[in-house]
Order: sequence, then structure tokens, then C-alpha cells
Amino acid sequence: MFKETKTHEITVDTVILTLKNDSLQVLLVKRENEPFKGKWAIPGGYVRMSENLDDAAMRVLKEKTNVDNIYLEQLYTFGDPLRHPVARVITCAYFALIRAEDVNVETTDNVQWHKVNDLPALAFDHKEIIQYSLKRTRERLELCPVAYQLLNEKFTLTEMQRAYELIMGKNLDKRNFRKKVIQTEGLIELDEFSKTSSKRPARLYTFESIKLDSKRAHFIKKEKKS
Amino acid sequence: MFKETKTHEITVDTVILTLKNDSLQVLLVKRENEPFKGKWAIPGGYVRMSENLDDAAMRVLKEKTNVDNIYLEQLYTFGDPLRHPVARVITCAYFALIRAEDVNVETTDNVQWHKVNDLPALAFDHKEIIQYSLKRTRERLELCPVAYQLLNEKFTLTEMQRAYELIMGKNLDKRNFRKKVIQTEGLIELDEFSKTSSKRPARLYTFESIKLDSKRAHFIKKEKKS
DNA sequence: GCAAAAGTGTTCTGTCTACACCCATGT
DNA sequence: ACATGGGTGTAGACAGAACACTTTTGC
Repeated sequence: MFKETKTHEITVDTVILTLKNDSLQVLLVKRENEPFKGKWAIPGGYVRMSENLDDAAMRVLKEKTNVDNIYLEQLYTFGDPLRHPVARVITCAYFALIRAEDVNVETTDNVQWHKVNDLPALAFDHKEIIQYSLKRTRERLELCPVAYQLLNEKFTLTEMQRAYELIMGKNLDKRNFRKKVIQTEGLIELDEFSKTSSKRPARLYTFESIKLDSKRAHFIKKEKKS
Repeated sequence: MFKETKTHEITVDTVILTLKNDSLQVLLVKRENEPFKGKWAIPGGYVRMSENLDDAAMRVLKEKTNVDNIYLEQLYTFGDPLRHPVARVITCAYFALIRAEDVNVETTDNVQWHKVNDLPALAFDHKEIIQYSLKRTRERLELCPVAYQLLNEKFTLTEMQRAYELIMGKNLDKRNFRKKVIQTEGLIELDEFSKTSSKRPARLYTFESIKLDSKRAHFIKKEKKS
């Protein structure tokens, strides 16, 4: 009766992206156990019996990073039988964009940010998962300005543009970018300016509902006047 | 050691859509076992230990419908602990659009097509899964003309337009529709005409790679002339 | 006063929408 | 000859791309 002890196991893995040092970075943890002991991996863990997948992803994310209340989206489920060398582990991958400001991750020797353009060797199929999350993030970005999730509560348009550029992997035209984003529903022009000691102060912006529930945090174009 | 016999089980479920009788229909099977015995459900089954999720979905689909070589796409993974009343079953849902012509499904009392706008009571969260597949299909349709998968090998533009209308749930302008689709890469105008006994014969079209591997069957706009 | 980033408009091109009439055939 | 669905073009609104100079501040 217990011959079939081999069962599928199911995990969630989370790709956590942030902006740091003018590059897009992903949070990795060093594996402490076999397989792939000592290799870097995206944070993940087993799904508990009584929690749904979203909750499991949230929990794992919170356990690893102490970050909560963010835009967390199911990415794809990876189930190749060979993705795990010793067991059959199917993983449901999630991804999240988080604000540098919110990041109270204490990085240690075993928990570190890595540039997505310069990844170390990764455990399992985690490189593929990260690449896929980038693809999805780019697709999302073309529909709604999710980049605000990477920005501080108050930000300049230049910062926002830079976030877009880092995600899209190409430079954008300043005037066209501004023309487009100022039409975004929920974007608020503040009467404050950055005083980052540099040159001319830049106007700050914020999002109306920047603290809202992540599920509804889609910013779309403002209604046309009729 | 075997106290923790409760484990996650993982299934794949497939939403199989087709056009029939001028409506979008989904293939349902009547459940023969508890839970939800006698209720309609989308075809699904357990993932085998040595197959990946895509293969499992393909296999289940083939077993239930005898249809192969189609556009089959992972939809979403549903993992609510309460979605199955007696066990913890996480399901990875796939969806497929299939051609009426290819459908050699023998429908029986237990295997039938149902209009997506008029579904019976369904087992589990299958109604939600079907709704989600419609949403995704609409999104896909705006990017590439996946509707060809619902059409016969040779089709008229009016048939194609009708497929779009049924998926999008709204009527389209004939001239605008044609202007747009004739720019689609891979669409071939044939020197044949439908002779469906009606009135004026309509020109037939086909897709260049209509028999191609589903993964690459994305038709995009033709290159602009430079 | 100069270095550095902030800020700002116009033109062109392509795409989307709305809209109405003639054509080819079967009966 | 007429009924039926097939087939076609134009004008206006809007969105995206290209492109360069002035402004404000710190030093």
C-alpha cells in the first residue's frame, strides 16, 4: 500500500525584483541543503496543507524578506520531472516587484540581491523562472505602470522613466515618456521637489492608491474628456 | 512516519473550446465518481510521475477527445484548499481552441459540448476556470489571431469575423475587421470560393502554417514595406 | 558662469473608428 | 427581378516616434 510513496511535491517559488544601484536585481538565497547545496536560488518553500497558493507565496516571501502587501502575481507552474534531481517537485512560481524603500531585507552571506543581468549559477530551473518573470513584467508594464511598485512613495518622473528603462532593457525618449505617463489614472503631481543636492530640483509625484491592495492596483489611462 | 499521508495531489484540467452552431462551446464530461458524481466537469486527470505538465495536459486531452497537435497553453494553477471537498488537490489548468473540423469527439450522454454562455452546474471550481480561460482567450486574440484554430483549414473572412465576435462577445465592423486581418502574417488568399449553396460565393483563405507546431503558431502583422 | 539634470511642443506617420453602397449569385 | 450575404474606401481622431532647446539649481 505504501509502495507508491513517491508523490508529487508542490512548492512555491518567488521572484522578487527590485531596483538597486541603477539596476534590476533579484533576491537570492544560498541553499543550505542538498540538492544544489551552496548554490543560489530564488526563495521558495513547500505549500502547506491548509493554505492556498497565493497565501503560500506571500508567506514564503514574508518569511524570507519581511515584505508584505505587495503586488504578487502567479507566474507559471513549472513541472518538468527532471527539474529537481531527486524528487518530483512541481513549483508554482510567483513574482513580485518591491520598493527599495520597503526593503528591510537584511542581506547576509546567504541572502543577497543579484543583478538580473549578471546572475550566478542557480539551482534547479531558477534561471528560467527569473527570465520568464522578466518577460511577464515587461508585458505587464506595457499595460499598466506597475513600475510604481519599484519606486518610493514619492518619486520623480526621471526615476520612473529609469525604472521603465531598466525593465524594458532599452532607453526611452524623455518627452514621449512624460507625455504618456501624465495621462495615467492615479498619478498625482505634488507641490514638492526633490532636493537631492544635485542640480535643478525635480517635481515629485505619487500614486493615489499606492498603498492599496495589490490586486486592484492597476493604473490605467485617464478617461478622455467628452 | 506515515502519519502525514495527507499529501497534495496534482491534476491537470483542460478547457477545450470550439465553435459549434454559431456559439462558443466547451467540452464537458459527466463525473462518474464522487465527489460531484453526476455533475459536469472539464476533462482532467492526475499528472503522472514521469511526465511534465504540458504532456499531462496533452495526454488527458487526447484521452478524452482524441485531438492532438493543437495550441495548448497553461492557463493558471488553482490551489485553494477548499476547491476539492475531500482532498487537497491542486490543479494546473490548460486551455485549447480546437477546430470543428478536427473534432472527432464522439459525444455521448457523458461527454458533451455546452455553450459557454449557458453552462450547467459544474464540479469544483470549474466554472471559474472556464471563465478565466475566456478572459485569457480574449487577451490572446488581441495579440494574435488565434481564432484560426477554431476555423476549418479553409475559411471565409466572414467565418473568421464571426469567430472573433463570439470570443469577444461583441459585434465587429466588417470593413475594419477585414482591413486588419488581411495584414496578418501568414494569411493566404486562395483562388477558391465557398459554394455553400447560399448566395454570392465567398473567397476562401487559409493560414500558411495552419498545421504547424502549436507553440510557434503565432501570426503577427506583416512587415511594413520600407 | 558653467555643469548637470529638469522640463517642455510640434510634426509625421500609422492605426482605429465610424459609416453606406454596389456586386455576384441562387432562386 | 429580387433577396441574400460578399465585398469595398474615405475621413477624422488618436497614439507613438522622432527630435532640440531653455530653465533652474549647486558649485
